[in-house]
Amino acid sequence: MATNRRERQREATKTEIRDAARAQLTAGGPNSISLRAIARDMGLTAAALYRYYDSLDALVEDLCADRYDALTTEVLAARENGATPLDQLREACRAYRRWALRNPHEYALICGEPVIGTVHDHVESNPKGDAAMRFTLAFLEPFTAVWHARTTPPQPLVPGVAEALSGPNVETLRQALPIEGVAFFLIGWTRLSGAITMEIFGHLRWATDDTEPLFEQNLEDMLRQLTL
Amino acid sequence: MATNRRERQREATKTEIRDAARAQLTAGGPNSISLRAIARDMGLTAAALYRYYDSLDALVEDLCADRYDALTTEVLAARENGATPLDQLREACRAYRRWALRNPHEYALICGEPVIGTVHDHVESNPKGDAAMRFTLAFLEPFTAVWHARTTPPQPLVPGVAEALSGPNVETLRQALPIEGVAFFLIGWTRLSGAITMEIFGHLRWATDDTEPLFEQNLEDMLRQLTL
DNA sequence: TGGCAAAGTAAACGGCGTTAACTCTAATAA
DNA sequence: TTATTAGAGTTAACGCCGTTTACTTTGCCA
Repeated sequence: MATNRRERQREATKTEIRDAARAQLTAGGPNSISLRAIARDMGLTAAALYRYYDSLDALVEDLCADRYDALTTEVLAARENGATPLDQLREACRAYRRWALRNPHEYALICGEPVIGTVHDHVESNPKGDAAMRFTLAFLEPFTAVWHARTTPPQPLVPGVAEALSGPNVETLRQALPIEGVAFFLIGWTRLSGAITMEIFGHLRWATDDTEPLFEQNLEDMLRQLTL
Repeated sequence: MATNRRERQREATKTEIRDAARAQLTAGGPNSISLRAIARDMGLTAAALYRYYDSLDALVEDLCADRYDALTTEVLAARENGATPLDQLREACRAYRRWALRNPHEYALICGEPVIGTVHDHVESNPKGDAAMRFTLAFLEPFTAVWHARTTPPQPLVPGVAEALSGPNVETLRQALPIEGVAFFLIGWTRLSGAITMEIFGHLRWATDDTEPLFEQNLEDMLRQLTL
């Protein structure tokens, strides 16, 4: 390749920028990431960074997808620690929480406020959304195995759920699970993410300092309900 | 009172500041609240606002507590729409979600990233934390009634939960509920808040646009598990 | 070897939170 | 009633910030 060396250089610089941004994120949270500070750390001008990213927002979004993937990698690795699918699922959930506790600011970046009506035309590439989906799917395989080992039929669905879960992106789930399983999976994912988010964001600190037993209780309740 | 008139003026100005801040919050989210813009809207100088708030952060924190209380008021009102305690609890949960959907940016302010090790010495007054606790307790009364109507004994707790739930602030809960009830209440609250937060922050949009049925399913599952 | 695209710089614009020194005004104390 | 004084507000500045424009340097390729 002719341009290969050039492009490798470019990619290396981009990585250096992301690393500098990550250092600021770890130190002071998402809002304290600053282009000028990154440039200062790297020994160049703020304007130079615009050769690599269109804006601060674009850089932050890239960083967000990057961190999402780091989390996904760790969750996938934790699955190996379980002998049965149920254990794999439990270990994946615990790894998720541990990562969030270890990297609270990165978790805040991942989980915090898009909020807006950013309808995001699904045509354009959406690296953050893709990373979010990859992460969610890291739980799907063991969940599916546990689900199919259920002994009793699931509770009937509330009217409207089946119709709501018919979008193009749930196809991956529908291939692996019946509609009741898809609903359970999404609700469970909401429950897991919600529990961790509440904990990281400090919304449980008024009640207790030692939040781990409560998480374990929550997790076991969830898994018991899943296995019936 | 001699100083009464002065102080009423002062309080009125503070309210006007909060209202201006709230308008910016509604329009562009927590990060777009700006002292200079508030001053511009009110027809005075940014420096003048420092007569009323020590910093932008202090203003935002006050606004946050204020919005928390607005949410609490609405949840308390919704309880009246239920005949039985179970219905009251359901209506309270639905009102919580409706408020969040109607005021997503205000919800982001309430629920978003404190995250940091802001250990918050519990001596100093903490209006936001107090408001958060008042909100949580808005669900306690109907929950307690439903809990006491249970027919079967609760699942045994994971080891360590009882010890973790012994802080000073859980006293209010302990007076109304046995330890298993306290755990269930906190986990349920986590589950409810988590579900709403995930929905508002857009973390379910990859799966479906119509998230209401999923929430209803989640809620009914929760209430069924509570009533056994 | 000349040209050309990429990388980087300098300087400016407007916006931000915050501070310090000042004026004015209205309630209070003599 | 008048002098004092505390509070409200202004002006001007400081040092950050993201972003843009016009410029210079650098190193690859034909």
